[in-house]
Amino acid sequence: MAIPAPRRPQKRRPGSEPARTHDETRQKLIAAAGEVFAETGFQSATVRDICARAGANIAAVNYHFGDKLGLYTEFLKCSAEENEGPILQSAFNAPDPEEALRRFLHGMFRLMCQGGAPSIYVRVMTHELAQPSPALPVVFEHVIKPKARVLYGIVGRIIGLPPDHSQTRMCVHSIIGQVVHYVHSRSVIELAWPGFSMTPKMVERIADHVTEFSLIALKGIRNKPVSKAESTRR
Amino acid sequence: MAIPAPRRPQKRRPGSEPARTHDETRQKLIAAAGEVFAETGFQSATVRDICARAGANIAAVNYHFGDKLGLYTEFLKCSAEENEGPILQSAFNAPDPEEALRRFLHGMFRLMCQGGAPSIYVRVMTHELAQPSPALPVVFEHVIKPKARVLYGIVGRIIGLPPDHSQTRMCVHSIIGQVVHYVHSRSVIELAWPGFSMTPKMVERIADHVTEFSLIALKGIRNKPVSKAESTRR
DNA sequence: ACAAGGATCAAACGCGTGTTTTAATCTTGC
DNA sequence: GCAAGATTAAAACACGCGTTTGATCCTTGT
Repeated sequence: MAIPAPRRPQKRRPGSEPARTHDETRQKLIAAAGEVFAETGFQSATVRDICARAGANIAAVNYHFGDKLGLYTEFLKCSAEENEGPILQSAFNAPDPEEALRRFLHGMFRLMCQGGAPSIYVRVMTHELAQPSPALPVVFEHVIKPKARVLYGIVGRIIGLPPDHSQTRMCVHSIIGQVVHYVHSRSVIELAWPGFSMTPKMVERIADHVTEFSLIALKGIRNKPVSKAESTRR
Repeated sequence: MAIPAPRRPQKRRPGSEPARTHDETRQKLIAAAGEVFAETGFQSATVRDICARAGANIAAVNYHFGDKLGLYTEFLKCSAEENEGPILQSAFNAPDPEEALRRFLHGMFRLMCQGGAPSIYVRVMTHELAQPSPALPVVFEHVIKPKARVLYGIVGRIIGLPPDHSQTRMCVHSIIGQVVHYVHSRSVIELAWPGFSMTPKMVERIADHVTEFSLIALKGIRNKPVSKAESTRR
């Protein structure tokens, strides 16, 4: 049994106004959940910790969200909407694919490291990728899929191949890998790179570097003959 | 208290032959531990699960290794030695830095995906990077540091900058990021790339791609003027 | 052959977890 | 004002975890 007897809170009667005070704890719970999930991931996060930070009772999570997983998916849906939209939009409005890639990468890095530390949203995603929870399908549908689709299109246009060509896909993952690496292995990078710290200025430099590094490689690949007999594969 | 009262097993008297049967469970425990740690990481792995797979009693872990963390670090030290050496060696013997990078990357990918699935050793490392355990310093010293040092040297020679230059470091992490991504986010890649699977042939193709992608970028960066006033930075 | 002690085993301890229960409190429509 | 119902609160439940205990095997040196 995944979610045993999720006793949902009863709906308010239509027409009645929501009680500000009570709805407040719901929001506080989601916010606190974000912090805790970002620190330890879904599995290791504890309901007690979340409730303590939210200043709520232990039973509040089960009352408002059914169970721990319900709170987790609720947080994912809420934060995905407000974080994903702008990046894809600015890339979509770019005049050419090179500029689109530039905007996409800068948007990603800015999202990941706004204010010096990786944002809560990104850290939660990192944990989800490293150790998928039962909510992985939700994450994939709402955040991975749209990003992948956009990147496949941009990179395909730069190297002159269709979006679903295997070479396009490998190039996309070469780019994504660079982005993910900086937030995923941040603690190790700091160990291996004395003096490194994710200041806003450094974030911009890294974004510039990844953009340049990737664009050089993509343009080089465009002008090279496709290796072996891969042009027929997908 | 990190390790409360680690009651070490007493040494055999010198001159006595080791009992094959008894030392066998030690090895079985380490092997089973590798499997479990690879699947769920240090924190989520359970001693009961490990002992069950090893066909040993629950108390065996504490008797032979003091505690769960002792078993973990023992596995790390054992598997690091046999996995790290060959890659660095073959890169070291290469005639030029381009060939060194090629050998390094192919060695890494072959290590990561030998036999279709990521190796146990690599999967444990992935979890350790995503969610560091108290054994992180051991990992860093024995596996990260030597690899980073070698890569800094190779890349620095390719782009014509010192190993500790910030641009060298960023290029190294652009390369490492690509490698790590394929094992770290493997489940998501499979979702976003219909028909993808880590066959040995595909591993070779990916290794070829990452090598080509990176070499093009590195050579391009070498021939470009260093951006802005970064040449003085480290 | 036999005591000594290393290695194994079943059982339990103490603790932390997610969840449930039961009662008290607060808000709200009439 | 006052019951009705939504919301909180405190306590306990059932379970799984790492670890410990004490008895019991089994190997081994004498």
